[in-house]
Amino acid sequence: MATIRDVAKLADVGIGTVSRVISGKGSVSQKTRDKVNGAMAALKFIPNSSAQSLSSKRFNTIGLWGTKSSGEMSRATLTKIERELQPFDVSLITTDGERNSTNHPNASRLSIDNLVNKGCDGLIIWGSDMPDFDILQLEKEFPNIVLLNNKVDAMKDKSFTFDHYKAGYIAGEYLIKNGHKDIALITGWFDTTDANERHNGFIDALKDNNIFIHDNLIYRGDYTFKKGFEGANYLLNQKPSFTALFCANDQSAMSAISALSSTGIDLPNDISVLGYDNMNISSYTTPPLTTINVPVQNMAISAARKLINLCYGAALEVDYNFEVELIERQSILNLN
Amino acid sequence: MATIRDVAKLADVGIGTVSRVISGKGSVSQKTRDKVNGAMAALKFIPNSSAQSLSSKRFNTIGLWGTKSSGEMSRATLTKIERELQPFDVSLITTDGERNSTNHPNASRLSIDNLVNKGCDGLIIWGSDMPDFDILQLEKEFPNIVLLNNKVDAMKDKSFTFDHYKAGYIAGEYLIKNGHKDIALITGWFDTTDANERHNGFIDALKDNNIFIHDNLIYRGDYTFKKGFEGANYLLNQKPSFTALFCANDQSAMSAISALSSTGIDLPNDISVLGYDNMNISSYTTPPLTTINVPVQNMAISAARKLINLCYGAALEVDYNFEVELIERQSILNLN
DNA sequence: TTATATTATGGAACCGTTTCCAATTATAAA
DNA sequence: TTTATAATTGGAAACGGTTCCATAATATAA
Repeated sequence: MATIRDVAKLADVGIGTVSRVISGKGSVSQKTRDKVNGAMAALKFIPNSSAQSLSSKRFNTIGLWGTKSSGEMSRATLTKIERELQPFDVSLITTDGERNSTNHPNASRLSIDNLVNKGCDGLIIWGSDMPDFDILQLEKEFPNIVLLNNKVDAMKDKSFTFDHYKAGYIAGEYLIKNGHKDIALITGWFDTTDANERHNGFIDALKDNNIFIHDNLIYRGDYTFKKGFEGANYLLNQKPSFTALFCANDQSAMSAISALSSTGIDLPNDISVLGYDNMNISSYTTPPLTTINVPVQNMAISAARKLINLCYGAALEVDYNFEVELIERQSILNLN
Repeated sequence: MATIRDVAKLADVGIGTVSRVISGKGSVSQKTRDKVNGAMAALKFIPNSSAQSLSSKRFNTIGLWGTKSSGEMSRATLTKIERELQPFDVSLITTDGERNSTNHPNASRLSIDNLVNKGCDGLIIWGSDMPDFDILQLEKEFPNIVLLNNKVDAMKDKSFTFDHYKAGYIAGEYLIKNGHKDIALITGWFDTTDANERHNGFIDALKDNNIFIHDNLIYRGDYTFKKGFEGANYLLNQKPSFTALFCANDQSAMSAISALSSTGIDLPNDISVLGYDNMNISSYTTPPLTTINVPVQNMAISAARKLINLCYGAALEVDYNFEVELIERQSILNLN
């Protein structure tokens, strides 16, 4: 491997000069620049990234922290983020972070420290699996962080999320607009603010229209296919029957549809199903799923840009307003 | 940030000693070791990873190269790989690599070089988007590479794949066993050996039973939902009708199902659909999809292990035999 | 007790960059 | 031409580890 000194010697210049042409900072005359570039090409010189990081304290790497339960951490979204980083020659390290638990009250912070110590210039924290307090604490020590699909009030300019309450409300309203009064629910976990807000929004929309969900018709799921399937079967056996089912995400909606169909129920004529997420796949269920489109990818892009601004002093445009939208397909029957 | 010299001073030892307790190599008396550990804790010392890499030439990072079209590069599989690396304190850098094209005849090699120069100890090359020649060339310069879902004969011990021909054959056989004679096809791209082998296996299975697919009943897809949907509609309008449809992956199978159902066709009674991949979601289509389970995740695990062995001289157990399996669900009608 | 092998230790040299400062050269202004 | 200013250049020092060698301390054998 050729080093900067080899290049300097061959080009008959000083190492400082070589460094200057590599980085493009500082002034170098065109003649010298050409000589150096020639030498670099001849030697197939590639700067040693560890040495660069060591002396510049810049890693050209950013970390992404999230846990399995930020399950939408889909490949597609990661790719969006990578695309934003690429022009800056920055790469992405992902981790499968851990959440705090009674056994490991510090797990999330530790798994983050691990990532940071590995050497990254900034951090995207995906989801709300890290307590606000820990986030704030972390930010003090390591300010280059950005929150994706989470919000901390004291960090408004670093939070990229949308109005989960409103999203829930829109969902509720839509069912009512379509004349549904007997409504069932397959929820996700309630361990994040987001999940609670979405739930509250939905319930409030019904409440505002004097509709209340019967306790029997609320099934506690966990966003998985499995629970969606089980949930649908469970709800079918409950006392008050229902005409519409709202699922906390598209995955549970899809498997609920599958469960309902397989018992001979005709969708959407017998039961309407409303999803939440708008996964790629959701246009292709039977019937195609009406759902709430959640702007994760756009949020991811802006979060990445903000982080680039923070870490590398760029001035990329960043968006903070992400609108949720109801995508009408064919899984909801209009009862009116 | 505390350095190794700060620790040495506080513990009143030499820097060599500190380095020895960090790495665990070389001998250090218990008493000294305790002193040093105490000092490290007191100073919250964390070794600087760039400095470590610079002087040891070890990066503790491995790269994953794949292009979009290795589309199954799902988050779940990445997580499996990360899990294998974690115990070795190695992290994963992913790239969205580029394939060669007429405009950029060297694109794949360049995007790999980029990754390698970034500093990684080894490389997983996912999919068959890189020409064999380039792979062999690369291996000469950078031997720590491993192929996932691809095979190069001269690199048997570094190739982790399964018998795509056999997989195709099993699929064909299964349809025949169930009495299907009029068969339609939604293919994927034919730009990889794998895809061709799968296709050939399928066709050969039919041929061996004197069944031939009518040209009109072969639709060229691209593995996407979109093409699956369009393909199904296209095939429906073709002359010879068919009782079974084989799709090159589950995504196209799912959207084909959606297209067929929406025209009032009763699945599987009117038409049977066979998928390929066994995605998580495939149990939850309507009807649940019969498909071929492809052992990507196991392959990924073994590939990661092999790479760890190569890079870090470990001796993890590695598997090379990955069996394909037909998962019977309810999307195929037995005509016998 | 002495000779010998073994374990423990300190620290200089090195890894390959960036950064800074002093020195040189070119350019513009007077 | 002289002086002031700006552009260019070389290279020492620093970044924070690992490695290796010489030396010291300790253990073992004779």
